[in-house]
Order: sequence, then structure tokens, then C-alpha cells
Amino acid sequence: MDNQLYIHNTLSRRKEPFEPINAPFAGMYVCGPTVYGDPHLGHARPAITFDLVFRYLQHLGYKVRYIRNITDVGHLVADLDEGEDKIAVKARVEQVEPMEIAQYYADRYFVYMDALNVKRPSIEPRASGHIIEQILMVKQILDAGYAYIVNGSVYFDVEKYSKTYNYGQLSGRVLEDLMANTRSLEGQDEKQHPADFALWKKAQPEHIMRWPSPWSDGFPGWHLECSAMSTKYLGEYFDIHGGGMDLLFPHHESEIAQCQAAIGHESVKYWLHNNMVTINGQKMGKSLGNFITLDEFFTGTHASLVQAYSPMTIRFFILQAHYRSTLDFSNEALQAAEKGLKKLLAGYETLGRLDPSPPTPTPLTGGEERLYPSPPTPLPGGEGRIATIQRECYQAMNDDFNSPMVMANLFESVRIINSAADKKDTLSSQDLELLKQIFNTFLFDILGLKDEKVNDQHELLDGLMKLVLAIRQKSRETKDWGTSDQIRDTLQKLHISVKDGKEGSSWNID
RNA sequence: GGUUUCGUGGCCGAGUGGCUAGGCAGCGGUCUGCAAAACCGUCCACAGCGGUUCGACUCCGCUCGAAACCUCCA
Repeated sequence: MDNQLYIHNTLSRRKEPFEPINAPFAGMYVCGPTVYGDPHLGHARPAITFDLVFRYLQHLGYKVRYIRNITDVGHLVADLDEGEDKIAVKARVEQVEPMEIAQYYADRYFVYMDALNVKRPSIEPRASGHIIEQILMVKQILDAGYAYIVNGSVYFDVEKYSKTYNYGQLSGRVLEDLMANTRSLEGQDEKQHPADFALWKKAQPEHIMRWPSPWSDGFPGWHLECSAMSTKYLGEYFDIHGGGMDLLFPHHESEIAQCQAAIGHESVKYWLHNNMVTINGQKMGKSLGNFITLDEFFTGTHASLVQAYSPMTIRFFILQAHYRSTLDFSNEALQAAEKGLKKLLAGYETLGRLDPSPPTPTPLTGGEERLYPSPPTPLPGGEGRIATIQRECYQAMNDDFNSPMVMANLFESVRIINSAADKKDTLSSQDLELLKQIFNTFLFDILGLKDEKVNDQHELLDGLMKLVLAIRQKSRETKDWGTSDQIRDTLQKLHISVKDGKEGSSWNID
């Protein structure tokens, strides 16, 4: 069995064996949110994707330091006033401190990511808290000769850089093409070359967010924070850098250039990029205004939503697609996710109630008349069948985190569990143990899904329900269907479903 | 225009050179006081046209269509 984890490296555009630089330690940096708006479905995708990576690496025994930044300095806005800070714009509109806005939305982000059962990263550094490190890196790049100063701003010299290094190695871009296709605002621009980008930007008088530097009172450039903070916390060469595909160019390309220029060598071994969530075939994003916030999903308060969808439904929905594929939003797809998740969780509950079958002779299969007793042959599959599922789950995860394949295997497990519950299949105590282990490992620990209805009152509720169902059972035995149905209907109104089976009634919170 | 990628059944989505992905929905059964759930069976597929091959949905080429990036965006 191949235990090697393979991950798709955007740099090489192929799957490569994951070999940490400094095992058993592994370092991972992921581009986090710019906190100037409520988190939407698009934010959930990278958070959950790299949560999956984080969880699996930990499961494999790596000691992972996972860094996800909070961008609270803001980026330049091109379509508004030149050189203005995104967060500053919003702050003026709402008449509050810019950092207050950042704090508010950062808090919101944490709350919604917690709801999605996304584990908190090891460190969540803020750009505003690392101005010194960023200034230091600008100096390093200046010293190395790959930047120039104009009117208090510092720009990265892409043209010079590309004479020695390959600017475009990540995105497959060619500098000449970038030249030919960047056509706007060249006259008033301070840049020597259209492809150059800011490392430090002098603040305009109305610009609120600003810090002193050797060059001007200003703010760091678009791409610098990630280079500075990843280097600070993970070192000059680390394992994984992740983010959305939309960040590939120019953000990540520029990060590579910055680190190369400042440090003198590559800084990232594996680049991972998650694909976009689409809506009607288009990217769901801030700029298009077609995003649906997580809050709107959880409460069902958005014109496009026919109902509310729970955090775990959203998580399931995202994990049922491979992270490098686009994922199309629709109510139908989310409802399918909701039902699928429910089925998996119900399967796990059923598993907990199953008694191991004694080693019985082969049950009557086929129904043909038998002239003599059949020998006690092992059942089809037997214990190897469960072990195969477990192995395939690992193979799926090892194949670039193929969560949809893991889910398919879990559904196969549910089918087996339900068959056993229906007495159409038998499972040994070892089978049951292994199944429990598979669910705990893959469904709960690695995929990070959980049963949302479990709460502190569970024991009390359980006791009450046993009582209620015992009373109902009595009424059923006397064929008092009126009482029996009254109990069931009333419980249903409280969102508790009662199901009558051969072995008595069971209940479930919807 | 350039770069990157994609086009799978009613919907969402895996995957592979020859063997059922899976979920949801549909249909037919079993079970059941009724219901729900579950189980069994079943329908619907690989954009189009060429090429390579004993054989392609899977490789190659072209055509058509779509997306992301080239400006802040997860």
C-alpha cells in the first residue's frame, strides 16, 4: 500500500510526493481575508480546503505550524481615488476608525470560520502588526538592487529582476506580454515599467492608515505582508504556501520575486491553489457583487436562497468537490449536500446501535432449494471488505486530498451499515470497530464534519424520549393509533422524527 | 489579445486507456397499522470532428463553448 502523500504543486503543475523540508515539522502559509466585509461563501473555500490539509498533515503525524494572515492594512483601490486605502474608504463612509472596521470584520471572520469547524491556525498575524518587518524587507530588496525610490514610494524593479530570475514562473506569464497588455495610466505613473509593483507607497494627505518609514509616511505594498510574515514565522524556506487561484497572479508571483530578491533564493517548496466557487457559472466575488455571505446562508436570508443551510451543510458542500475544481452553487446542490450529510451522520448513529453478529453460517442467498446444509463459508467480502474501504480512504487523501473520494467510501460504509441494520448483512465485532474507526478518523477528524444537533442536554433528552416512546409503544400494542400518532405528530412539530422499525422505534432530531 | 484551466447523465460532482464512482432527484419493488427511514432493482453520460491504439470518456490535434487571471478580489 502506497502511504506516500502526493500534492499538486502549481509551480510544476503536477503532483509531487510531499517531502517536508524538516520532518517531522511542516510549515504552511495561507493567504487569509482582507477584513473589510462580511465573510462569504468564497472565503469558506480556502479556509476549509487548507483546514483539510492542516488536519490531514496532523493526522499523518506532522507537527504543523499553520500561518494564516489577516490583511488589515488594505490594498490599493484602482477604480476609486488613486492610492487610496480600501479600509480607509469604508471608514470615512461610516465615520469610524479604520482599525475598528478591521477589528469588527476580523471578529466576524473568526466566528463564521469557527461555525464551519475550521480549526484555528497556529498563528494569525496581522499585516498592521508587522510594519517593521515589511520595512526591513523593502530595505533588503533595495540593498539587493531590485527596487527604486520615487517621491517617497518604493517600487520593485520587475524588469531588472527578470534579467536574472524568471518573473512569471508560477503563473506562466511572459514579461513582454505583460508590457504589451498593460496600457492604463502610464503617463502619470511613477513606475519605470508597467509590470513593476509597489513595495512601499507614500500616503496621500487624506490617507488615514499610515506608518513612518525611511522613505515617507505611508503604507506597505500589496504583496509585501505575506512575504514578510511567512519569512518571520516559517523561515526563509518553508513547505506549503496556499491560497485562492485568483491570487496566483500577481500576488503570489510577486511574493516569489520579493523573497528571491530579499533572501537570494526560493522560499516556498509547494504552492497549492484552491479553485473558485461559482454562481451561475461565474466566480462569486466581492467585485462582481454576486456573493452570498455565510450569515445569509446560515439564516436563509438572501433572495437566491430557498432555505437556510447549516454550517456543516456548507462544509460538506465544499468538501464534496475536489479543491482544484470549480464548485457551482445552487439550491439543488446544497439541498443534496444537506441530505447527504444527514445520511452519513445517521449511518454513524446506526453503527453505534449495531450488535456484532455471531459467526453464523451463510444466510440463505438466492433462495434456491438446498439439498444439504451449506458449509459455514465466510460472507462475501468479510472483514477484508471494511479494510478495503479504509485503505481507499487513505489512498484518496494521499492523492492530493481527494475528499470526494473519501466521501464516496463513507457512503459505501453507510450502505453496509444499513444492510446490517436490516439484517441483510452481518458484521463482526472487528468490522464494527473498524467502521467506527473509519468514521472517527475520516468523517470527524479529517473532513472535520460533525453532528450539529448534539448538545449538552443530550442525556436528559435521551431519557425523556425513552419514556415518551415507551408510552407510545404501549398505545401501539393496544392499537390505540390515535394516541400513537398524536405523540409522533407532536414530536414532529418539535422537529423530532420517530421511525418505527422491527426492533422498536427510534428517534432523530431533524 | 496573452496566460492558465475546463466542458461527464435531470442537478452537484469523482475517476480511469478495456472493469458500477458517489450524493440528490426519478422510476419499480420489499418492509410498514399509516408514515418516515432503510434495503433491493432500475433509467439517464462522458461538447463536436478527426487521429494514435486491438480498444478512448480517458492520449494527440482541430472546432465550438465556458471560466479564472492580466486591476482590489478567497
